[in-house]
Amino acid sequence: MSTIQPVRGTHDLIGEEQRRHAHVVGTAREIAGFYGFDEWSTPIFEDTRVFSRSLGDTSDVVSKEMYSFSDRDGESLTLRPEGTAAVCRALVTNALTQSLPQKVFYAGPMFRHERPQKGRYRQFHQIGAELIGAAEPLADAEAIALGHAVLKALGIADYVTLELNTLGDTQSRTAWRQALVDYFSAHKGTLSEDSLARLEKNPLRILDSKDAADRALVADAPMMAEFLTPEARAFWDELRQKLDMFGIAYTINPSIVRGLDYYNHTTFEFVTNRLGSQGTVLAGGRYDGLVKQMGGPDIPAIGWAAGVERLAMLLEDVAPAPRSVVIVPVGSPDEAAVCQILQALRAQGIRTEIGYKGSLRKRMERAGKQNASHVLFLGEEELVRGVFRVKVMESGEEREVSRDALCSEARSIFAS
RNA sequence: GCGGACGUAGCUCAGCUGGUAGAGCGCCGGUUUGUGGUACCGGUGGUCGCGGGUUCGAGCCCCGUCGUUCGCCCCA
Repeated sequence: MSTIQPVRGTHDLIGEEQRRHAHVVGTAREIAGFYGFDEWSTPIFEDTRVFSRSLGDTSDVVSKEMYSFSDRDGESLTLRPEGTAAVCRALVTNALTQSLPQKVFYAGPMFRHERPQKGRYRQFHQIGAELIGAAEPLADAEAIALGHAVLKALGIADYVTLELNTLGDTQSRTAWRQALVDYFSAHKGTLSEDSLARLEKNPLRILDSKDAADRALVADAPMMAEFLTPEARAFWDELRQKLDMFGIAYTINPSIVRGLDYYNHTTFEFVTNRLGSQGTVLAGGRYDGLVKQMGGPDIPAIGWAAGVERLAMLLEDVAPAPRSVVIVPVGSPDEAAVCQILQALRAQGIRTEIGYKGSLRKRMERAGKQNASHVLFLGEEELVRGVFRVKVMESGEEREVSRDALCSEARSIFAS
């Protein structure tokens, strides 16, 4: 019988990989707390409309890349492809539109039916932050500062750069978009095939093209800055001031446009060159139109998300596997005494294990293999005297410790 | 969804112009149940990703398929 393989694009997190993930999520959670963000957990599947509405039904993302299925009642459900839409849904459902702003942190699995690549899986994990209900540039700066702080705490801020752009308000954006369409339409002959399609579907994305000829064209394309309304310009200026005040460095990259129409004003990406073509590590923007688009009131918001897999790959120092104190009986010590000491150590917060079988030699071998910090010998003879031998595995050094000491001050005994 | 590369033991790999699988490491056991890492001895290990085809004969050649990987598309 053949073994069953994991579903394409899914993988198991075990050992060091699990520790890397846990470290990313734990760190982000802690830093988000410093910024006053509370964690929300929303379901990993939703009514399909939560996502189709936020993304727009025409987007081929919806038809091609979502994990959608009918449940037994014929209702269309979707494994969440991202966090923002679900958070907006939860905001409305829980009537939190009445108590703004809401500062939300989330972490968990997401699902997209894509061709897997490095750091890009079908079930993957994201952390994210949403600051909902604040229209001021200070909010954008705070959200970005949080993202930066997370990367810094993970020790990867040094080789990640913040790229920043503005899409302006609706009016600015509409005018710019039209100018881009006009410009690129006049150069249809030199546009790549992909970009010709983008010209119809999403002209802004031509700015992101990797095609050499496209990039040459893009260099002379109309710039957003020329189309900013006075209000949008003021917002953009203030955002950069605030980032300066927060001490966060950035470079302006006019080609960061994000994919979807509900974005406005701020867009940003933290980018690294260490992950091949999948260089974006944490990205977000302002999405003032989204909550309304999902059937809620007109509420401004800004947020970002980051892929845990990619962050985990970038970590340089990984937490070592935890080490145990291993109890090794010698001879045939009283079993009740053995169990009692096991529990006494665990009750004091010491990671304590006991092997289940084997000769003394075998048990020592296993203790070594599992990288035990100490071995606690429970010798038949010593037990009678109320005494145990503790061996420090690294040095091999041994000493005698009384049962009373073990039961009351185990932490200091095993501190070294 | 599209294109390139790759799939031999748990891992890293070898396997000649086609003649029906090998090493190292690991794993398990042993060197008297009072001491691990070293050493020695022994053992477990593979439908060569899967299915078809060519052939007297396929790990090797051909086709398909699944998976991995690099890139494209997309990126919420």
